[in-house]
Amino acid sequence: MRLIVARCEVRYSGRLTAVLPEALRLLMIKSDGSVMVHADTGGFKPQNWMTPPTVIEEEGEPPVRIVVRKRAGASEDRLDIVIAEVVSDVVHDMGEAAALEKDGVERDLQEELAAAPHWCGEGFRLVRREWPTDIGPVDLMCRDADDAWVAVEIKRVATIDAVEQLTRYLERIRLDPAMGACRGVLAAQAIKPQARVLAESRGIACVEVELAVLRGEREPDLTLFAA
Amino acid sequence: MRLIVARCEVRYSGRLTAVLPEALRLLMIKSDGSVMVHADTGGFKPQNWMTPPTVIEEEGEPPVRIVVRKRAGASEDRLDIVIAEVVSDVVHDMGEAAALEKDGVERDLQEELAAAPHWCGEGFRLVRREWPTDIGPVDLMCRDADDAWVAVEIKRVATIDAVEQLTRYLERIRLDPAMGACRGVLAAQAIKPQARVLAESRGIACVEVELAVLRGEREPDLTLFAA
DNA sequence: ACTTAGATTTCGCCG
DNA sequence: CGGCGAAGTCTAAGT
Repeated sequence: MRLIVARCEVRYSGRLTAVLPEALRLLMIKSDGSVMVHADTGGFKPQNWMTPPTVIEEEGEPPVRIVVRKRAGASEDRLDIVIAEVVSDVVHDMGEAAALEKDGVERDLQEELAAAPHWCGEGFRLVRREWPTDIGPVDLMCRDADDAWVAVEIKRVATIDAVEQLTRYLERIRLDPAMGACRGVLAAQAIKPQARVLAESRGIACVEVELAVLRGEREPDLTLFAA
Repeated sequence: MRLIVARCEVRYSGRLTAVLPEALRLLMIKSDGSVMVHADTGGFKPQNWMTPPTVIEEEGEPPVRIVVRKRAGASEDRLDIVIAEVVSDVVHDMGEAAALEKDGVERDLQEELAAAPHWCGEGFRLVRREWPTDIGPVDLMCRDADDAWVAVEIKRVATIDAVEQLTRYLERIRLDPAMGACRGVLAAQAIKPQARVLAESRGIACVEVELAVLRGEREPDLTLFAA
């Protein structure tokens, strides 16, 4: 990884055009070809960047200009860095860093709900995870206490888009006469108010679940008030 | 901006939990409180991070542990960095860097189409930008050559979601008896094939536009074949 | 190669 | 401060 602190001006052209006036910034060049231009503020996001694969050209010693190119379909993405002053320019060999291990993403929520579908509705039994339709798989297909079909869509945060998605699935599923009465349930750690309104207006039930509760790490909030 | 190159292990807990095993990485600490953990690969995205506002605690000299905290609603986001070896630790004062000036985003497309709505359909005249409905504003509301209402949704890249969004708007708009026959037009720099199919199956017209053409920087491709 | 859906999405605007 | 829509979204997975 190469870290250059320099006074520079940056121009991007590609999907849009953008200009950064001359200022002191960090240029981060990773060994995979990524190039990022960071200011000292602005949080997480670089002011400008290019994702791999890239071709990097450099002029001067110390560098006075760095051009990063990328083939993107018919046109070209191009990052043009003009350097007025180099304050620091160092290279660190970092080797391979192990990947991030995450826990708590949607997939984990789906696993827990598949193992205990009663959290989605009383008496629910799992028929199949990733039930296929011709426009994509439904997260869970269950039968309820009356043996009726229920399609469950799982999100970490459910927005109006999740309701649209489940609605599309239900349209397809109900084309099968045997499943013409299939219900829908939206299960999520958090459900946005407008998503809830739209869902209920379409007869789709909403259930908020907590991963920690599903895992039995603690009792439902209900117990906080039980004493 | 502080740049630390160090062998370290990182644990995040908050919206989810995540672990990074010990390896050589770059720790970037911005003066606005942002903290990012970058590996030498993986492109644009840090392996782990925390956005401002944060509280940063540090132990040891050189540092052996850095804890970054954030209040996020009821619970706490926490980034725990345990440092085994510091290879480099430097601070650069970068002052204020000017913001990025972008051109070519959806907003720009909307401005051009508002100024020349005939690109959306023959004889179109603009009635209002950001026409309000109870579920959000429609990009453009126009009248066509026959004085009929037309709602225009503008995207840079139109996917199936754009069709759903315009469909929701049309549902609401048509509740008004005076606009019961309001048509829909999807205008975008690029329209995905599946979005086009869904749109046309719902009677929504599709128009692909080019920003450069709208600005008159060059003639439509048509002229390429006119000679 | 293209499309779809997730993300600790982040970011910005507007109420 | 919360909700919603855009993003050069990026990225991984499936087809």
